[in-house]
Parts: sequence; structure tokens; C-alpha cells
Amino acid sequence: MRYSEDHKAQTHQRIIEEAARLFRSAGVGATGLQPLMKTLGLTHGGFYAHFKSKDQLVETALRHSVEKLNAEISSGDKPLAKLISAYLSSAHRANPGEGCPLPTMSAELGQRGSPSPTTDEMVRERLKTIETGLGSEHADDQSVLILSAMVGALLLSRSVSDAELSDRLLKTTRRLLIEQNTGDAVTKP
Amino acid sequence: MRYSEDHKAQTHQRIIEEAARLFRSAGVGATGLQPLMKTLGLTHGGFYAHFKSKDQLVETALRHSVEKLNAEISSGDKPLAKLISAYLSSAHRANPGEGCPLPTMSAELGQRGSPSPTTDEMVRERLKTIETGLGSEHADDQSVLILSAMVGALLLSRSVSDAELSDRLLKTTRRLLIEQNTGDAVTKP
DNA sequence: TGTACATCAGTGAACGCGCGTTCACTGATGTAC
DNA sequence: TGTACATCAGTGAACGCGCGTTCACTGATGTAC
Repeated sequence: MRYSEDHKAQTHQRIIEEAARLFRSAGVGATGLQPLMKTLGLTHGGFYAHFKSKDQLVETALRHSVEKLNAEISSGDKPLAKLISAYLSSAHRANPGEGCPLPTMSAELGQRGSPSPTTDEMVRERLKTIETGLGSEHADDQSVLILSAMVGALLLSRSVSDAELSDRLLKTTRRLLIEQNTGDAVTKP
Repeated sequence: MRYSEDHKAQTHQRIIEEAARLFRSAGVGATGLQPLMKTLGLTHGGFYAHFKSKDQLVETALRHSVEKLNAEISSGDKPLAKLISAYLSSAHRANPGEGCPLPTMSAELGQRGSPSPTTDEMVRERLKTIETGLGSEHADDQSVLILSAMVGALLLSRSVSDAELSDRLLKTTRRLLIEQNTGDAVTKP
């Protein structure tokens, strides 16, 4: 059946968005194209009308995640403390599918041997945002420490099975990063 | 064929060690039992004389990694600066198969839905070691920040494709963590 | 000491399954006349 | 305005493949007599 106007573009976008969600929440390897297409009410064969291969979808979906998150961040123009708080929030921890791809996908992408420069771009973008938030001298160095701590804390807080330990990782890192890098003080929870 | 004495125990150990290496360097999902056994000069059927399932091997191999690394750390009884330096070294970055499982395996294990308490144990162990190294008050909070930054920096430095950016992530985090948490100063490379 | 038997780590074919990918086909819509 | 044709997003069976797991079997060694 032939569909009208921008129907294909819409389907294309729906595939990207669902893939971006699944790749982050379940992992790339654990996300099959068949289940993915079924979720959208389509059959798996049609996938190749939109993408050359799964690898191409991975790259496209990753790009999509990055650009969407960049837009959110720059649009908000938040101070650094807000940015750290949002990143190390329980909402972000609970929803890997909508969040930052670095803690969820970068290990797998690195291991896959498909070293997409999109990861680099994302890291550089995040570093720049943090530097701007810091404003001070040596911000370019300190931003590296902050980003590493944010990614590590979120990753660990999601991997640990004890809820108390998970909270401790998330909240302590959040509080210390804010205390040590902004004028703000944070009331200890 | 029946083998002598501790032959089975030796094979058992060889499987665990090779698995621990492959799980960390390639990922759990990407490591097949067939290739694993072939590497050891065995056929895949024999695997089930040693383990009930792949999941059991995953748990056993993770435990093995954790205990081996704990032994290395406590035996050395290194000051904190040495510990950070070793963790954020290019040797550690280059050899995920012999290193800390947190940056390589924890995302996948979390996504798998098999929330093994071994991860918790490992995190707690590492935190305790860092606390001891810090010695000061508030060490229990600061250790969380340090561990998060170490895990995040190693993960990112392995995931990024540009060697310069990778070095920057590794070396800057190492230098700042040491400067901010020990008496030692580090000459900037 | 020599022979008969039990053990069981490891073999290798086979199981069903889901994967990524291909491909001949369908049929509602847009276009041409 | 009405009819004939071209388009092509999506269908669904089929491809080979590697996965985790099962299972009847092998045969060198240890044990019993």
C-alpha cells in the first residue's frame, strides 16, 4: 500500500525514537529488530525500506539521542547546579531510555569495535556545557572531573541492587559536586 | 576419558578465568560458550559438567574478578594516590579483560535484570578502600565522589575514539583526584 | 600382580530459538491521459 | 471527471547463522577382587 505525503518520514522517525529508547534501556545487542518493529505495529521486513542495516540505525538513534539532549540542555540555559541535579536525579536513574546514552551505551559501543565519533562529540559537548557553567579558570580541567563523576555515579546507582546504596551514590555525588563547584549549598537529605 | 586427581578442578578454573577475561573485554552477551570452550581446547558440551548455566558462570566469573582484584589491592596496601594512578592508567584502559568489572560489565548486568549483589559488594569494598586511603573526616562521602569519577573516567576514556580526548579524560581526572584528595602534587604531563 | 568393572570429564551431533537480512509480493494512493 | 498505470511502504515467508542447552556416547583412569 502506498501512503500519503509524509507517512514514510513519520514511520522513519517513529523507528528512530523507539530504537533510541530501547538501545538505552536494554542495550543494543539485546534489542532485536523484529520486536522493535512489532512494537510500532509493523513487520520486520519493512525495516530495510528505512535503514541499510542495524548498525546504521544504531548510529542514527544515537545521534538522535544526542541532539535531543543537547537541545534540552542549551534551551534551558540552566546554572551548573541545576544541570548536575537533573543528571543525578532519581528520575534520570529510573528512565535510562529517555536519558543520557553515556552510562548505558558507551561501554557496549566501545566493545563492539564500532568506535563512532558520535560518542566523542557528545563528550565534548557536555564538557563545554559544564565549562560554561563553571566559568572560572581551570574550568576545562574541572569539567572533565565533573562529567566523569556524573556518568560514573549514574551508572553505578543503576547497577547496584540495594536501593540505599544506590541512593547514596546518587545523592552524595550530587551534593559534593554542587558544593565543590558552585556557590550553592545543598541541605543534606 | 577419566583424568587424574585435580584435573577437573584445573579445567573449572581455566573456564572461570577465560570467561572473566572475555566478559570484561567483549561483554557478557557477546561472549558465546562455544568460542569460549574452543579457546581452552575443549568442546562446548563439556561446559555443563562444570556449570549449571551461562548465568551461573557469569556470577562465578564476576566473583572471581572481584576477589582477585580485592586481593591485589589489599596486598599492596598502597596509598590513595597510587591506587588512583593505577586505576586511571593507560595500562588499565588498554586491558579491560584484566581490570575492574564496573566500567565494563555493570551497565550490561543492570540491563540484564539479573541484579547480582556481587556488584554491591564490589562497590562497598572499593568505597571502604578509598575511605581508608583518605583517612580524614567526611571520607565516607568523598569516597563516593572519587569512585564515581574513577569509574566514569575509565569508561569514557575507553569509549571515545579520539586518542587525545581519551588521554585528557584519563590524565585530567587522575591529576585532579590526586591533587584534591591527597597531599601529593602531580606534575602536569 | 593381574583382571574385571565403575567412574565421569569431555565429545560432538542435535534440539529449538531468535537473530539480521533478503526477496517476491501486495495494494492504496498519486499521476498521466 | 473517469480510467489505466506506476509507485513503493509495508508484508511475511525464507535464508543461514550462532546461541544456550541436552544427551547418548567414549575411553583413560581408579578401584575391587
